[in-house]
Amino acid sequence: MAEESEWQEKWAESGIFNPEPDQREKYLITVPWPYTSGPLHVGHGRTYTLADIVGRYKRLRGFNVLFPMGFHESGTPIGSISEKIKRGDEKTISLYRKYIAEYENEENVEAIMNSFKEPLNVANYFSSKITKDFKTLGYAIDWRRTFRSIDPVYSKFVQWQFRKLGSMNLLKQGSHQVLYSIEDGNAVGEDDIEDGDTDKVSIEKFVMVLFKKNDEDVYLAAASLRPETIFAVTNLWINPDSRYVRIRVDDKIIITSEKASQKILYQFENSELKDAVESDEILNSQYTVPATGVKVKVYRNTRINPEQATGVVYSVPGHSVMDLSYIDELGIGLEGRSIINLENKKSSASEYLAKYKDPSRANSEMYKDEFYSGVMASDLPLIGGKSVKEAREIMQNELIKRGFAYEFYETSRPARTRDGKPVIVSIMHDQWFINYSNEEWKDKVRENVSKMNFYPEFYRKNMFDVIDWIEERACARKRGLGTPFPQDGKWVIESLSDSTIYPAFYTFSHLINDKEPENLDDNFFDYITDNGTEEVNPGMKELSQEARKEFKYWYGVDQRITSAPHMSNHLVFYLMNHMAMFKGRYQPKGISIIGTVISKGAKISKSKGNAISLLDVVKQYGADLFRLYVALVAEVDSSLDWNETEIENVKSVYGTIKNVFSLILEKGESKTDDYTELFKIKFKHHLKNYFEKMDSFQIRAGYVEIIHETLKDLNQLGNLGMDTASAVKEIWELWIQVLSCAIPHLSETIWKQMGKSGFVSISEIRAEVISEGDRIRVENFDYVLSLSEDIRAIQNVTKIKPSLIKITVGNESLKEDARKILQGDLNVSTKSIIGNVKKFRGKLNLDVNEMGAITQYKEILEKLFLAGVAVEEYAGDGNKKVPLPGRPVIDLEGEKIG
RNA sequence: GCGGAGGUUGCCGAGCUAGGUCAAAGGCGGCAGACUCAAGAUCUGCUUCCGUAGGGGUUCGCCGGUUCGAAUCCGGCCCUCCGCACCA
Repeated sequence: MAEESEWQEKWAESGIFNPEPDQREKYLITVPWPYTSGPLHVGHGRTYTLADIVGRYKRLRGFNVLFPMGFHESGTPIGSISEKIKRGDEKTISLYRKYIAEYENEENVEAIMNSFKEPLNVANYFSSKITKDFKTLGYAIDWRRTFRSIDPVYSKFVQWQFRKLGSMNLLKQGSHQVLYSIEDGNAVGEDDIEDGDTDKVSIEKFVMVLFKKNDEDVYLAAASLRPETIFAVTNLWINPDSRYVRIRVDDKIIITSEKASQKILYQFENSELKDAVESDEILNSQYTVPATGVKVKVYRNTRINPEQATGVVYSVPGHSVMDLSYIDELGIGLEGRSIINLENKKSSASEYLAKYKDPSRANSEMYKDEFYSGVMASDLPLIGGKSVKEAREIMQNELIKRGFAYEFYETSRPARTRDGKPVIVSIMHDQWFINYSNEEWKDKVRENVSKMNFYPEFYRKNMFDVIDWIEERACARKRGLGTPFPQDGKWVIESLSDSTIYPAFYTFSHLINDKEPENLDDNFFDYITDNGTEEVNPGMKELSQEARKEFKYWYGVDQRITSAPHMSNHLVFYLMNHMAMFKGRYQPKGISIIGTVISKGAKISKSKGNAISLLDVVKQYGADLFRLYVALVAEVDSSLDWNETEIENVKSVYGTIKNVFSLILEKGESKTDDYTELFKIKFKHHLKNYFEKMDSFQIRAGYVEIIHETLKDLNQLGNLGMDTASAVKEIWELWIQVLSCAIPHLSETIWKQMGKSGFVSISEIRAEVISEGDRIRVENFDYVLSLSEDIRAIQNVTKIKPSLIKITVGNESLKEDARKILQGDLNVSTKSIIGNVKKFRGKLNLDVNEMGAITQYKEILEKLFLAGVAVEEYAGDGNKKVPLPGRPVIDLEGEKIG
């Protein structure tokens, strides 16, 4: 697209998208900065393109618009990509070979791949390529202000932020459970886990209950999700084929499977592995059920998975179909006891087994039913009569309080890292958190949320819910790229937490990007963000003042355009941190949530391999076409289906626009008649609607109005044999201005060809006024068109090809009568119309001057039906049908056909 | 389960926050006609059923309710999608 890149170069050279503070009202629009682990796909393209369209629209309407962009490079994924490439992981290498090939000639691919063994090279490579992609799409971005989340100057800003959060007592340290790979020696995220993106692994809380061995101070540790069933334990299970060990936890010796011991050691700070224990030794003793004192035996059960939880299970045949079926299978002959009621009846595992046949299915149905609607038997101590939900909580706390149990965490499913290492739950004992549960803080944010703009509106409610729900949030990790945690150098600031108030940095980044990070102390940032201090390093004085001026002018993000998954993480941090850092000033003003992009009806996901490269699309179709597709095909809050048929349609719309303009370039001369005037008025009307729709963020509706409706009018004009080129000539300037937000490249070309100087991209649009006279003209025209539909309907039913269409319109007295009837006054001169007026009350038109309208646009009807048109006013002769206001009598004279 | 969104005529998708002008926009697909040697593209008309005059019948997930009147309001039910945390 040579023409497109030419304009992109001209925009860059002229610096028209690099705004400075001035007298105009400002508009700051931001999007989430992309994570630079690979090329962008069409989903990114949609969000960023919509932001660009909105930015350009605001500029057109006279705002001083800033649209900045940066790159997110902190976090763990880039590091693990490098790690995998270094290790020779084939899946990753082939994926990245494909990515690189999108940008490079074949012979360069290997060298670049090789450089990816260093994480920074991955980040640098993709951030520079994505920058190019954005330029290729024609985005009006101020590139002077770009920065990356791992830039040293930005790190200074983040550290300032965290020192301030610390001084406000919003940080705390505590223990925290994470998914962890022992072999890798670090925490693992969704991306590190095999199938982690499709089959999510979560952390489940178990209770590890200690059953005291009869003759020793040793405990068998059985983990359960259902501590409330402790009163119905009949026995314990171990797997005789597996090895068991003794572990010291605090001052107790507990027994678990050897496979489980690692989990214990990683979850309990004060723990150590002692020695192996023979299963016979376990089986020979009796054990005491805590809280009840009942003695139970341990049985062999090869179905018990030694890797699951502790490898020891307590058996509750009354409430676990699995336990019941094991007991039957092994012929142990223990009776289950029911201690939970469902609908005032004892819940029974054997009934569930009978109903569902499959024990595992029956078990989960029973679990669900009991959890949501079960009530504990009334004779139980402590939890009698309570709901299962409550009882579970109470029992867990009680058992732990009395030293009979520990909390224990397990993965929701067996999980491995992508290279096959086991994933367990580990506890970090000194994890740093941002304490978002502070109610005072939340209240201030809630207040701002109630004032902000949300599109779609229901996300406001959604955000209130998220604010209610958010508690402590881990904000530091021990690996990955990022800013060192200022309070504790062992940690790196977690990558979502380092990207909360970063849009503020755009306001002055171009002034400090090349400065020595050491000079950017806390005073500096406090000063420029207008945060209370007036003291700055004397050497930085001038710079600080300038930066402060930019911040004060620009800040307060007017619109953040992003996607729904950010609601419960990034966006809530974004709002909370802005409130904490800027004392209620410079707060975000608007959030718009863009729907997802799907492909041929299916969700796009990395694992399916159906991600569509944005670069490929732009190479194939060009920037304007992609932009028009985004604007026109789906409303911003619904999902956008990327498919070839639709883009062909958009292509033809684009072609039509192009043709219309090449036509007026050739021969459009300004001349005005009734019809060009009418077209102009209609266009003004579309323009007004376009403004309204764009202002309420209905981008598609806005462009449908200004493109499809205008083309429709034009088409209509053409069908009536009118000179369309002259009509367009009347409105072309306004039209190209609004089109330029969606298709800026073509628009610039046309702007220039039409002899305009400067760029349409930075032009301002003048508002057009629609007068009363204009309104009546359009009304008359629409009336005649609707009349033509009635004529067509009659023609279809009667099969008469008319040579003469006789129209009899109602007179003043009929109109007066109709008005009276509609008001309920039946005392009128022509009583015969009462029935029809009531019947057709929705279809009458009392305002239009029918005779005038038909006379004015008579030739339209003549052209449409190739017939003569005669119009007369109703004379009052009782024999004929009587017209109603807006519903004249139509008689067709002519040949019957068909 | 909790929270959110949604179920519209062959398909996609408006409308439903202010109930009547909604048989319900627009696009796609289908049919017919014009143009063409022909196809394609383009244009015109039709595309729920009935009807020799602009009309009538039956429709907007299902069942009820409010109302003179409901796709639109209320209640219940069924189904689909999304989020439920330390991950970008």
